[in-house]
Amino acid sequence: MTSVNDAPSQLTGPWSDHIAGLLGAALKRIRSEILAASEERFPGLRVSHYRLLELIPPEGARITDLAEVAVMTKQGLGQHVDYLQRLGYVESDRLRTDRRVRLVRRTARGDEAAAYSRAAIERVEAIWSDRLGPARYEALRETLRELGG
Amino acid sequence: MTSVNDAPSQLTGPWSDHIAGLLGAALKRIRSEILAASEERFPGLRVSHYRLLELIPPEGARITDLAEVAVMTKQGLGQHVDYLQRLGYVESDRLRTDRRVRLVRRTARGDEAAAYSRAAIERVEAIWSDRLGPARYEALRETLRELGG
DNA sequence: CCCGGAAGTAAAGCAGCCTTACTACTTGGA
DNA sequence: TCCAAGTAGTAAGGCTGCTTTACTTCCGGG
Repeated sequence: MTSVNDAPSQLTGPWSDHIAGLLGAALKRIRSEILAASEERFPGLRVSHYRLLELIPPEGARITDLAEVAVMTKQGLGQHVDYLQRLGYVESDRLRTDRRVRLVRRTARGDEAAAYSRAAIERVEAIWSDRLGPARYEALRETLRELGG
Repeated sequence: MTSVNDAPSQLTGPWSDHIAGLLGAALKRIRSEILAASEERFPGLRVSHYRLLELIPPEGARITDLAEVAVMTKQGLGQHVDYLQRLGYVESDRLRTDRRVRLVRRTARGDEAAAYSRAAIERVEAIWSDRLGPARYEALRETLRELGG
């Protein structure tokens, strides 16, 4: 669905002073907030796992669909699912109507984790909104949204 | 100099619709622009290499200092330097005054590559500035700068 | 019943880091 | 002058988070 090889690279540290650096720094702030209490509360989860957990709808989803939404290969996504299942954050069963399909669902623990990461992000948003004022913060979001479209 | 473990995770694909996703999408745009003609013009270079090349001042720099600026370990940075040296984008010599120190400099080819990536980023900035208008684009930059501070 | 395509898995590989454990070299004293 | 302590860098190995290639299993249409 998406181009080959938009993969790796960290882009974490400062990148001179262009926007790349500014955007990266903002992103890093969010990652840090999620990671802060993560290991203690949800052992084994890394940022990518929270992201995946958030992508799983309450009714569950198939690997293939999740892979498309997450913009990665089925194999890569399958690895994450296996890992999360081992740790008890998701569970999965083959569909009775089509036994090729594995329906992946969050467990209760997975729900908690998803809620946790969402809350962490909202915490950062609150801080930013407070610092800039709601109007400017909303303007930032709107601007970024336009750049994406 | 920086906290342990702000390392991995892609954060590349969409992250529901919060800012994390918006910021990530913008960053991805920049990476794509750099990568677009990269393999053809500067074989072997990936985004992280362009970033490193830009960090090297004209007079050269030591591994240790580069590592600090890039917010990574000396070993990690050293690997990049070795790689770039093998491909001819940088060169290095031990200092005569302190032979522990390896001074890393860009070659002419390395200068070209750094200029190329800078131009790619400026191209994206131009597109964005055009789409939003200069005032709003500058507001975006200013806002992001404030969030970082 | 067979064949093509879809869902998923297995194996291996690579980028981009990190940690731990060095070696080589310099510098500041006793 | 010599040595201990500290600094610059290297070596080896590990791990995440992906990828590609090559299957297997299973469904559905003819």
